[in-house]
Amino acid sequence: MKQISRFSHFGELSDKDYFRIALSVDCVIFGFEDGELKVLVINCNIKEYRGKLSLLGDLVRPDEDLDSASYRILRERTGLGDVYLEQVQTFGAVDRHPAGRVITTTYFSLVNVRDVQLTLAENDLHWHPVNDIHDMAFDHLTILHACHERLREKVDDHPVVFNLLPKKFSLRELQCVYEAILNTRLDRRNFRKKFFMMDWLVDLDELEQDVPHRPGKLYRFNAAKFTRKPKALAR
Amino acid sequence: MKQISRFSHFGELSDKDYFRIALSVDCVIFGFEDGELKVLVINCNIKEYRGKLSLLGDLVRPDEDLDSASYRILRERTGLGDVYLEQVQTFGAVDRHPAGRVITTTYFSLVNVRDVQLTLAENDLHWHPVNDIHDMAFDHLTILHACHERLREKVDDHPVVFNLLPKKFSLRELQCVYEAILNTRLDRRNFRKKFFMMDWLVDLDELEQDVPHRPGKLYRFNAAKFTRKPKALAR
DNA sequence: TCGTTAATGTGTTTAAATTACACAATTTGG
DNA sequence: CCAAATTGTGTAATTTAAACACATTAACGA
Repeated sequence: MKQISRFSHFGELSDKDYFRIALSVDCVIFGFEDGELKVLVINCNIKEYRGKLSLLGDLVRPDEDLDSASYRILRERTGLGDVYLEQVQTFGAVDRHPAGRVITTTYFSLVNVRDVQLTLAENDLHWHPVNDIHDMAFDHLTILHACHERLREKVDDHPVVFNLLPKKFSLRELQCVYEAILNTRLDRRNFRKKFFMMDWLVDLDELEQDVPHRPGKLYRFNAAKFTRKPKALAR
Repeated sequence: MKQISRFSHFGELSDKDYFRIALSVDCVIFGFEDGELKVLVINCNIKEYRGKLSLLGDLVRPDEDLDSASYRILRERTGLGDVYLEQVQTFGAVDRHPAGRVITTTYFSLVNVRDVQLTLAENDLHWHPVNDIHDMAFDHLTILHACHERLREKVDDHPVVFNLLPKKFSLRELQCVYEAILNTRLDRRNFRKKFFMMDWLVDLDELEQDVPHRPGKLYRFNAAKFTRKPKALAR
């Protein structure tokens, strides 16, 4: 490691005092299942919060970029490599971790639940409906809310929800995702109009299977067409 | 300090390896002067970047919240206590600081230039036009751009620009601030209409002084009236 | 096989928001 | 008293968003 003694000019504390802070990354991994927005959580096993739900996180390694650390967590927990990930906020209250000073940078991620292989039940790793969570370990509920809010803002003018769906999806499924994220109902005709106008969807000329009603057409997202800037997608 | 040995369960590295990361805070302190958006900078004096412009930052102290650290920097550098401050993003590339591993959380701040007492010329502390900056020390240019972009988004639906102005201001001054931040021209009549509609401004029944033309009325911002959510203020 | 059920697919009308735009009035300064 | 510069003001045109209904399709069960 490079010499670090040069930090002393920052203040009157000695170098080693500044290296008593640990840095972690916490990931809010969103999925969509059974018409609900869900988040991947485990049961906390540190004594102060035993049994409470906890986000997936880890300390950042000394030779690891912040983004790399969150990709690593995603990969370790879901087996997925190519995921949507966005940094949200860093939480640095002195007392936020009972074991010492840990500052955490939070990310949210959007994955397709059906692509995820949960590493079997380790600490009861599972998908939990976001709207059913009213308590978590540490400040993780605050983090979850911050990430959910950021997601809400994001989907309004960026085509990111496709990351929550399989490659082929119907317009109903797409609309359900928006409704789950925003916790609101949308007008079907206006919704369709908006997406066709954006020209992001490729008609696959296939129909849904195994639905107990008239099947809808299937589409895929064409990322190459993300050129025009949408206004108010999510309304 | 509380025991920290419990961190070991996070991975195979020993505890002390995780405490080789330092955490800093960097503040992008925006001001408005001579019709331009400016930022408070100093000349960097570490050898790798000597002479380049640098943002104001410091290492976070072990017993200090992140937000507290940025308020401290603001207070130390500008003498101001009650400022607008917003966290933007955390930059954690392994090699971003030549002296070792330093992860930095960035904030932007909005202050009234005329309220600031610059601690006389320490390291050439000065206000610099944002649009004239094309090179900075470290990754500070990236940070500046990220904060400027966040400010642009913010002003579109939040009444924060008042923090850049004196208590009493004319509508022209207010519009100039928006134009400086967004680097665009706005229609005067539509701009006025929008702000009167919002009902945020209190007519002080006073006129500008010492302008070489017809003086405009002076207003102040009434924070109590920030109830209705604006749509597209900045257009 | 036929009715019931549940969802798909499709346009138009209305309201709201945004944009474009011009001229008289006021003050300063020469 | 004239020129220069800027304030103050309203309406029409355009664009965007919101509200809304009915015929069609496939599955299911009687």
